[in-house]
Amino acid sequence: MINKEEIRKKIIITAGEIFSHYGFKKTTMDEIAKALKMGKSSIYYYFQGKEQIFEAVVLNEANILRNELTTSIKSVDSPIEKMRNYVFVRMKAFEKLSNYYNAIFDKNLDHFDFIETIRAKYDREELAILRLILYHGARRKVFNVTNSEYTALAVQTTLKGLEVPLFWKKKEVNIEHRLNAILDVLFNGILKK
Amino acid sequence: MINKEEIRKKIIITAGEIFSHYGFKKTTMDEIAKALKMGKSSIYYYFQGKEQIFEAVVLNEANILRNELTTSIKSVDSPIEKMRNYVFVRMKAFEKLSNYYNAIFDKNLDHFDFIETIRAKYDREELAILRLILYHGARRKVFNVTNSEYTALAVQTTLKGLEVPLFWKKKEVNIEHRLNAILDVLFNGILKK
DNA sequence: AAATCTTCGAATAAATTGGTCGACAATTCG
DNA sequence: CGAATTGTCGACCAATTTATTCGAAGATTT
Repeated sequence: MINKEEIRKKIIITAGEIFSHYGFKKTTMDEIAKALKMGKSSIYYYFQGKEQIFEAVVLNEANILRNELTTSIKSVDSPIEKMRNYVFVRMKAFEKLSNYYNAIFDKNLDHFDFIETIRAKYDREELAILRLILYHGARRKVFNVTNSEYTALAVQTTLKGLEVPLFWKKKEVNIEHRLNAILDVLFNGILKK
Repeated sequence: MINKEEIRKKIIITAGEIFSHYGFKKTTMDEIAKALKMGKSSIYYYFQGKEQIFEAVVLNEANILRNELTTSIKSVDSPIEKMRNYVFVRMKAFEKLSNYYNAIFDKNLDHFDFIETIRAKYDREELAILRLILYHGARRKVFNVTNSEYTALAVQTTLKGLEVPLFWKKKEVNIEHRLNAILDVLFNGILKK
């Protein structure tokens, strides 16, 4: 029991890289095992199955995003307008990725419906897209989008669901609550706590 | 018989995009068909099989690369040193991608051995890598690598096989011959004419 | 040296996949 | 028109792939 948790972490990282490239379905246990230089069966000592690994990966990624949001928001103690701008960027990224989703699956959803759809279907393929979103969103700074890429309307739509929990609340609501409000909008129903 | 060749082209393009992301093995006919909004069986009206599509894709990509090389080399009618530099960049890209290959398959080949290996094995997985190389090489300008990414030694090695056909020949050898010499080194044995 | 933790090869049941075939729709041609 | 040709596709299949299991055997700890 020297490093069981270490190895679990390693599996999460390695599998995460493969998942993020190939998606859930196209990623095989053989592949993960090979990347880990580990017998395939051994993985089952650390995780119940492929789905559990994937879940751990998504959860891990969500936590990273959560932390980044936390520290980042905390570092902005300036007027609320700044924070609003900050969230703009985040939400724009989400919108971009929902467009990506729409293109792939030939849908036409704004990104809130999009998230809702994923939650409802809970389909593996689409979870893979979610994984992609989280990965790109948290790690690869897809965030940095120029304003010209988005119309004013798109930005409005973007804020539609977010303004309520974030900006309509009283000022004395502390930063943690605001953060949770954002995260609730972003992840509500998708990720287990 | 309005547009049979058109559709073939479309299949090549679409399949190419999928192949370049997922590789040969992970790309399914269903997927290609779906991307084309076409019945899977219909594809077999245009191509004998998956392998033939892949071949057409690689060939198509190679032709693009070939053309780009042709026009690009032709446009440089300046001293030979310039052309040498030009080829540097190309070959560095190849080296980069063979490193990529080494990392994936846990090998340790320079990029000439690497190309030779692919030719020898003619394995589908590895052909997919080749596809990736051609795609990135020709279309996505992976070419633009900074000098710092490569040691002087690497550059030397890079030129190892190329100098002979390209620079040791007499000056009066025309541009077409030089181009073919490069292409022979790059693709010798891999691609059918 | 017993008990527990960890690894893995072999086996398997279920799912996926490339490809086929015949029916049928669309187009061309006489 | 109508028949020949061209093009599309759903249903099906054999072969392969894949996630998962299991028991045996290495390690490590007690």
